[in-house]
Amino acid sequence: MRNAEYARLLAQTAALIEISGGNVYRVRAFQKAARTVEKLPISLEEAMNDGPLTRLPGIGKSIAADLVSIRDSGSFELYNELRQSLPDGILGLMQVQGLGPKKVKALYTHLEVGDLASLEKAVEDGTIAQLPGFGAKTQDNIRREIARLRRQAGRRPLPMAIMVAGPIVEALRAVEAVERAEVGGSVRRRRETVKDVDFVVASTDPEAVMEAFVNLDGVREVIARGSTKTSVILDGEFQADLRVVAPEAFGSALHHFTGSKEHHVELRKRAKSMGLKISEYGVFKVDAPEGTPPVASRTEQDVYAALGLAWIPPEMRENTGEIAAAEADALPSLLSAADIQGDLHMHTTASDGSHTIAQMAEAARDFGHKYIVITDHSQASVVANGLGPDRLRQHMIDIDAANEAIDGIEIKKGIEVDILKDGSLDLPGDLLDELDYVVGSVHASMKQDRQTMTERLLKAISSGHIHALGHPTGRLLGGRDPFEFDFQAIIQACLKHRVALEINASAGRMDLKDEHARLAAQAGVPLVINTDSHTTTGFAQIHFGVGIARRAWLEPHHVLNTLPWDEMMNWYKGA
DNA sequence: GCCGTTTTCGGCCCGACTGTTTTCAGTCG
Repeated sequence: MRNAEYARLLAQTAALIEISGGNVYRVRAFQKAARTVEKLPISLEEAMNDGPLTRLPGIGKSIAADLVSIRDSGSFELYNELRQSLPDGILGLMQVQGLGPKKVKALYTHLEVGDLASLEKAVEDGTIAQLPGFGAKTQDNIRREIARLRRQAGRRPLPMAIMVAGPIVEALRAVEAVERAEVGGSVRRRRETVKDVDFVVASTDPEAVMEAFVNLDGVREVIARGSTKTSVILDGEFQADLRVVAPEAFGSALHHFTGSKEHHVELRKRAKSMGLKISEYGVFKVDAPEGTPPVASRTEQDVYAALGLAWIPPEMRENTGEIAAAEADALPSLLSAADIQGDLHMHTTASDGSHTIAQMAEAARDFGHKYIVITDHSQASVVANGLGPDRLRQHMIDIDAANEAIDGIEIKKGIEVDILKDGSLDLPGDLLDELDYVVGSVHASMKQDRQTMTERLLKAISSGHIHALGHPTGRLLGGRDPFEFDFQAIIQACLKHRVALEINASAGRMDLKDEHARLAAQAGVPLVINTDSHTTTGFAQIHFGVGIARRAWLEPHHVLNTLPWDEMMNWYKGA
């Protein structure tokens, strides 16, 4: 069973306990355990074999036993009891914005509303407005939210959110009353999926900012409007929250609205032990009289310094050890996009790209790259017009010619060779060895079982003919699930055979995930960050890959293509 | 339910907004 399945059961248990009115801290415990399991980079079942699960944060004796029970029977006692006492569809009600556990419970006990369909019927009948604690407005809001849920639900890929957020933050900066405006939230942390977009603004005239905000292009509907906080729905169904604070509180506000929740919970515990408390308005002494100015608030650096910590980059704020690292002054010097010297994975009109070798090379050079590798598809990718040996030979000549003709960038010969069903490569080894750089990728038969897929990848990695494993898990963001394999075994093989793992930065993939990249780097396997560009505009997507790398705590030395070409090749030679 | 160089018991982050209330509960992030 996948980790996501275990996590789902724990998270559902949390929601069911909440609805049945159980202890809120018990709820939180299940939520935290669910997060831990979800973020675990290796399979939970492997972790069980390696030792007691209680070593994982937020998992104690009781939940560890529940997880074993899930493995053995697919479920556990508490979960079964809760499911029997409540209708199946009740968890769906919690998806409706504005409905929490208390309201869901009331709907169920008084109106026998147990799923979205019956909720909708109750709304149309007008019976909801009669319930104590409910009214006409609540009923209207529920009707609107059901409709919105139907149109669009859940988290969506980061690149979509960035496209929506960028123009809005620019528009805010152009507003007269705005001194500073930044995007916060999970967009700033570069989480791979995003539910809503947060904007933080410094201004001495909040009312003017709110007025400008609700009238911006792209703002479709106002959900809530106050003097410091306004929530709207943007085109594309993203919810956006705007917070406006005084300029002297901008740092603490930006920090607050960047999150993550888990990072803040840890920081606040720490603050408490120091006699301090943290809010969006600053870090305050607990025993100071009302109205005393904060100890820190102007910048994020000030906020962290007040807690005895170095400034922590947003991408690391997930409570995965960054606070201890900041305390010990042992934070990594994270990679940035400027460190990337070349792109090792891209396509041209020879296979399924839109531009020629020369066009891609010039665009890459203008983007700032020192070298690129042209890696078109191999013959097995028929729909992508993949290259067989004869066409590849001609392609090699064309690449050399382009390299001669174009100044300011080195153009290297490569291929993205298919790793076939049985783990063999789609082109002869001696031909591959004539190339400068070979990316090996899985493009078909992705539904193989874990064991078969693992053996398939191991065979390719140990072939001696590939330099990097391309888009290692095959997932498409919001589309195709990653395929399953033994990641630890792959790491060990990459280490042994000197194969790098790719962080594929293209907006639709973002593959590897940050947890995996971090694990690989810790084991000593180098990463490469590539865009897999199919057009001249693709190179800018490197930023998405760099975001993943930063979330994985990677420094420049973890990433091969931060090196000049010759130095990079030295690693492959074992030098 | 989890956790612990102040603790194995007693804590567990903090504040804004809405809607339904006549001072606050519920929800959200």
